[in-house]
Amino acid sequence: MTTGRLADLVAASDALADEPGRNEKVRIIVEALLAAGDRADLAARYLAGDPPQDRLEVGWAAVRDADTAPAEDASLTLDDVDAALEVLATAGGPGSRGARMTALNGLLARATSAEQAFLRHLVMGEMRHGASAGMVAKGIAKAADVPETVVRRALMLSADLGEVATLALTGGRPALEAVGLVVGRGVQPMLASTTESVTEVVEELGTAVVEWKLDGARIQVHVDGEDVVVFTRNLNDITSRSADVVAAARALPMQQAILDGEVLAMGTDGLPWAFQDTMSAFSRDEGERPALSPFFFDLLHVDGEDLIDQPLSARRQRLTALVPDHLRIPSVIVEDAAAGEAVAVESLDRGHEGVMVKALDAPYAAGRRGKQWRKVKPVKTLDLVVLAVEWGSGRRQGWLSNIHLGARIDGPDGQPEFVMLGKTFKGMTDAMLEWQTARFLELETHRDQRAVHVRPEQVVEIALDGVQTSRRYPGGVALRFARVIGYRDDKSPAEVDTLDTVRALGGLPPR
DNA sequence: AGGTCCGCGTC
DNA sequence: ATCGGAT
DNA sequence: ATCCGATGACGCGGACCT
Repeated sequence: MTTGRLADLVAASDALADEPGRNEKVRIIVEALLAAGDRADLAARYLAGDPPQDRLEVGWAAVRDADTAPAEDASLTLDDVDAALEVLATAGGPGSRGARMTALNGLLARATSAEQAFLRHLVMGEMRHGASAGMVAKGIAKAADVPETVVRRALMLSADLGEVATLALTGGRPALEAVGLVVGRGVQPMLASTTESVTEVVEELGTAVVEWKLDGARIQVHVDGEDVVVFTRNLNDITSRSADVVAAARALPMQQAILDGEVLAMGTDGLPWAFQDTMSAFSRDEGERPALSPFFFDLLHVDGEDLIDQPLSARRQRLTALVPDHLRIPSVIVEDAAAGEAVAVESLDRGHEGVMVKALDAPYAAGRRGKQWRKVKPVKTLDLVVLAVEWGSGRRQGWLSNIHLGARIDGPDGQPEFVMLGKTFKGMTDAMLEWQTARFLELETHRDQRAVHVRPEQVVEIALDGVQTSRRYPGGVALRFARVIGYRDDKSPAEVDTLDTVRALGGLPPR
């Protein structure tokens, strides 16, 4: 077996970028995997923009500052790249920034200019060649001549694209089918799609589980006797920062389990902390860290028995039998919309984010964002004014894209002034991008490196999930998940929402 | 000792 | 995280 | 139905700068 050459993978990446068709992209990936020799695992992970090293600690600034003349000839192998990334990942302590720059420059010096471009994307973790883990999974299936469903299943359970690539190409279908649920190894968590109303989903499903949606961090907890491992949604191992969760899990009355849940900080008043405060506690090292409370809502395995293929109704029963009420997220089986809406009202009254609505008969579809689970959160709207706009990149190149949003403060002379609350690029169709590019160039006052600044005249209606306190923005608040609903040509800037209105949305006093 | 920038990870 | 576009 | 890319806000720890 030979080790793959970087140049071949780079050629595949360039071909992917040029090729819009998904079938053809998969074909390119198949060739790249087969050309990678015994490092198909690296080829798969690199194409997906996800090298195996934990944290490279190299980002946009390091890539910007790296400046090395390219090599004339291609010589790098995938193993060479892997070794260099290992150096990046293991550098630490004083002087590590310099060591990392040296290693990065050293790698780039051995790369041709095409390879340099590829490596810059790779270390940033974003290939942007129009194919990622999903396409690579299809490619693995095709390269190994195995049904895609078999690859998907192995991928859900092992969550390691490189391992699955190797298994598929060396062991074929039997090797993939041998991948099972293992207590202690992360499983891709099941995801939810978004819906506007509980009623709509309950009417569609007939019978549904409606469950409070808590605003914390997703956790997957693996229990094996005294051994407990805690993973986040992205399967990062946070066991060492999860003493509270570990303690709660150890006290459960079984030997082995895989639990799905959410962790957050709860106040003594029974209300959940603001998300950013939960995250502060969650991210802090041991010491004066506030307590975090786990709440579970699903059970994937218990004492040797896999439950992921069983319907939610069965998993829910097993969970209820195992986990005491105070460690479970409240949920109700409803048969009609009104009962579902009542659960949502109660959840919001208790300070939570909204509800999840789930199909009772659905198995645990690891890694999928299906219609079996929907999240429902209330949407707020504001009328704001555009203060500046940033040029887009990628498919938005040439368009003014990311808009800076302002709320109104009435100045001492009665003239409105505006304070920035955040930015958004979401919710814009291509037609809107086209329109706003022309519109904001008309309103331009000046520009800097980042943005085109405009006269504050264009009103925009914004949807958001809520507000959060901000140290960055001058009004002391920022918008959470802001997206454009549409431009309001019927409103003048003097009519946009005031800073105090926005602050009140977050329960903050006027200022 | 304190402040800033960066990278990363949560949503 | 959310959203729109493309396949 | 899926997949992808464009980019949002926050907070933390660590390296580096003053």
